[in-house]
Amino acid sequence: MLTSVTEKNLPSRNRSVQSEFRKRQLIEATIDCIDKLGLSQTTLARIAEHAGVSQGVVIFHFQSKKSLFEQTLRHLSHEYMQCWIDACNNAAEDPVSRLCAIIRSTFNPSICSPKKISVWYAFWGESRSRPRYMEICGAHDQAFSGKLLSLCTEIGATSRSDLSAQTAAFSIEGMIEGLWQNFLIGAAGYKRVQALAMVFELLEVIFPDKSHDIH
Amino acid sequence: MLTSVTEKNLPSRNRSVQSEFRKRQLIEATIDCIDKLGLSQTTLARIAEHAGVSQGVVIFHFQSKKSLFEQTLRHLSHEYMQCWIDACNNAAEDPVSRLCAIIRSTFNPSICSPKKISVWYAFWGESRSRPRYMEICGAHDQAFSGKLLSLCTEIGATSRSDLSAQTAAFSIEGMIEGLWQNFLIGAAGYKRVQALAMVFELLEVIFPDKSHDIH
DNA sequence: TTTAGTTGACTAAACACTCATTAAAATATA
DNA sequence: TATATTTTAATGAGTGTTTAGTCAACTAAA
Repeated sequence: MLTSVTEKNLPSRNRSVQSEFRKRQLIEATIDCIDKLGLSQTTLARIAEHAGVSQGVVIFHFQSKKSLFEQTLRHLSHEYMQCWIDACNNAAEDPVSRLCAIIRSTFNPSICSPKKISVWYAFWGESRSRPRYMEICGAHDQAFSGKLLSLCTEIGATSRSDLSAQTAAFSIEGMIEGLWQNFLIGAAGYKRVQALAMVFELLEVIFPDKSHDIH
Repeated sequence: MLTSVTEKNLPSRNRSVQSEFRKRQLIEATIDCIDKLGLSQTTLARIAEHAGVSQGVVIFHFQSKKSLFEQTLRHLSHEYMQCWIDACNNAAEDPVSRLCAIIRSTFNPSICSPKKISVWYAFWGESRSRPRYMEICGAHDQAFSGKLLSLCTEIGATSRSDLSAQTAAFSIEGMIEGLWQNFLIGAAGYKRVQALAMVFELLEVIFPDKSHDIH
């Protein structure tokens, strides 16, 4: 009886694979719970229930609620970072293509969904009281800002842009964040395409002589 | 003994003034607690302790924790709205002056402090699970976006801007939000001036022939 | 046989909210 | 004006519930 449940839920009889799978499953349940209930109503019992396992498993794999939350944030942060780094590496080598690829990646459904954004905001809202949260996403944030700035600097060097590279980078990053926030309110899926189009429209104004390269 | 405490804390012996003062004091204590402890660690006991009153007073004035939190968010929302509406009304009548005044107001220390931003994020992070939160700041948000859009439309009509009014408005709003988020990480006060300068720099690129009016 | 993983009942602490009680301001009465 | 009564504000100990984390017992992989 219990065996059948285990066989249904777990993809493998291999111990380390099993363990990784459970951890991931619990992190995803945590994300779902924070989205649906908010950080303050997210309890270990509810996470366990949502994942379809007993309460004890959560503590067994993560030792404490604090640690589970930190690893959940780390997961989100890593997922986001991986997404834009991959996009950048897969793009053509010129800075305009890379910048466009990165921007496009930030509107990828796996990153930019109301659920994920809601969880990001929840963690940001507690980051002042939990410096660890700040540390975890601070590193990612710096890497992202730094990449945008270096690309804008590169593009600016061969462009007649009226904007400093710093301001250009901040404008782009800011607009992405602003559009993200809108996803928290508005729902519809087609909005992602609209949002992307608006960032590209801004990009054409920032780097007017590169407008034919923006795609 | 108790009399002296009462006389120290309350500004008036008038009942309705007294009551309003307490409510405001408790809302401010709530903001401080959410900032310092996060939403999930903010309890009625801690709010009361921070305000220097007993736990019972909080329930007496607000009936429930839920209601206290909603009124706290309403207070923040109202304060923000009042700030940009006043700025707009006090500015010269032309749309460029008004847009600049509104932008400047969003970097007002009373609005744009790490404490306030931290609390905003905390509420946004729970807004999906509490539709009431969404309602409370949704109305404000729409008013703000709407005002930016109408000003950008007005300016665009007499300007050779390459950007649609919608995208211009989103760019400005997005950049403000992005810079706000940076205040959560970075601390220094001088950054507010820098941030403002960057938005104005963007504004000059969006409306190039209005650049001499931007101040 | 040992070890990793899982269970669910259990515990101590923390929680939102109640309530009997007191103090003082507002109002009614003499 | 002086005094009695009602209403509003505040207290803090108490209540039932919820919570994170423990633990002894059990299952299955190594």
